[in-house]
Amino acid sequence: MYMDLSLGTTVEDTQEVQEEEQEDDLYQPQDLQHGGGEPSHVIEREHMFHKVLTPSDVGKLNRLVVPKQHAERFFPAAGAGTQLCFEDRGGVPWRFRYSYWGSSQSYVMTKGWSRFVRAARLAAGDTVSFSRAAAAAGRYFIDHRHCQRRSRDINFGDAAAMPAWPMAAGVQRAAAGGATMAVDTTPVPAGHGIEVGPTAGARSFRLFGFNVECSGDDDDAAASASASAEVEYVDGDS
Amino acid sequence: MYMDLSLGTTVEDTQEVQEEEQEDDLYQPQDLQHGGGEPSHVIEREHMFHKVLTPSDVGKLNRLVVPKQHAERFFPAAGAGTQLCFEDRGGVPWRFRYSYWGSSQSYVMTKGWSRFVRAARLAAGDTVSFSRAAAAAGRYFIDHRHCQRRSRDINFGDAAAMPAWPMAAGVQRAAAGGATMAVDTTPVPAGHGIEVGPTAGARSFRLFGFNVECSGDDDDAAASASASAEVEYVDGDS
DNA sequence: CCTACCACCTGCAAC
DNA sequence: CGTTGCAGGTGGTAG
Repeated sequence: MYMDLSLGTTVEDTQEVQEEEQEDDLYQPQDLQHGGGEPSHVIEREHMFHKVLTPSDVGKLNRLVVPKQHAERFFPAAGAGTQLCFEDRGGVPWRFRYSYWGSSQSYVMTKGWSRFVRAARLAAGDTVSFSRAAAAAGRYFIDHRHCQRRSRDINFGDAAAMPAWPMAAGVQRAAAGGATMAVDTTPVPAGHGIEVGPTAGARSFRLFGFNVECSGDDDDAAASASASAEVEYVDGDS
Repeated sequence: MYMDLSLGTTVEDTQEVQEEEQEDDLYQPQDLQHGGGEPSHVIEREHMFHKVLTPSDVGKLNRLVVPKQHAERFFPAAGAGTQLCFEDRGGVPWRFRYSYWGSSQSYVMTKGWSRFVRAARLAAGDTVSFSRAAAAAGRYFIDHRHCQRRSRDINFGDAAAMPAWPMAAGVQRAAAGGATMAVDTTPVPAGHGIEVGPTAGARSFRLFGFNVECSGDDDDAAASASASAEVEYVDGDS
């Protein structure tokens, strides 16, 4: 079972509520830690912000626009082609080039972003959330959630298992102010198969007209125990 | 003589402030003389070339393709994102980024062009002509003429008042050869109304389903003394 | 070839 | 209502 995590909110600093209804559902790693000294599943995290992805964020532009308010608040040291590293729920590090586009006066994640989009099979309407370690400045995490209605997906098993993104309607009042919370990341059963990192080379390929994506970083991994891969039909549309 | 308020330049100037290509801009917004020392309508000009605009030239591509032979003859110093300034018939300066697109092997005016298209309400089939001061190298002028048949336009008076294009058929011979000629720029009568510059901000607005465009830079200004605006119905098509 | 990436550009809606 | 954030583009370049 999963539990919530209050990804909460959004913009405002009104941190009056946090949902502490989370039980400590400790996420079992089956997996190795790539990034820091601690297993990523037990790190106390502070939610920074999240964003519902636009078509452009997941499209051919290969970039994520980071809302300026959040960018300037949480990544103040940017501006000159910084590289930021985010650990996903499996502890896999993802490095994104983070920069400022002066012409449009906006902050973006560019290099590396499209790989994450593909590996996590993100689509418009999905949500990514960014958090950071409460104890270690500069240690960042990224998580994502697929939106409920996705067309033309063939998923093995995860449709039933896919939880609702914990930040639905009522949660919006909560959080952004820096509440510390433990984040559970939809535990992946041990021994589910091979866990591959983002740097393991091409982890997606075509097979009989299907795109086969080896994923070690998202909730579907739990469901793809037989092959540690997820198969999604691609018909040329986005 | 008429007064050119040229309210403008605030928007464009601020947009370009952060660009490194910004050179010192001697041009004073509230001034009468934008480019040089003489009123633009009495400058001796040498016609360079003209072009009948294609749908792409006035569409969302926001660029004007400059025919290569004219580009290489008259703007030989281009290629590296030059900025060229053209004064229109009202003396208003228009700055276009001029560059070479290697992918299509063509010369184009990009940045700034779409603003001119909108302000002059150019459509496919209309003609723009480029000329330069006979005495001062590097001082350029732009003029335009609407074609006869324009659909779905409601113009107040300018259909009858539209003068013949000074460089019609027969002039084309002289043009290519570099003949010098004096071009009258249909001086705007004093007190005709407000003359606005290209950068005066939003000079078009919607009123009762019509797009109303205040124009101070084209022939309609002379004819629209009653309102110094032109109304054109927009039905969602382009 | 193609794809990603980089640094620009613009219209428009929302504030 | 003028400013601006940003969604959605572009050409150029590297590989």
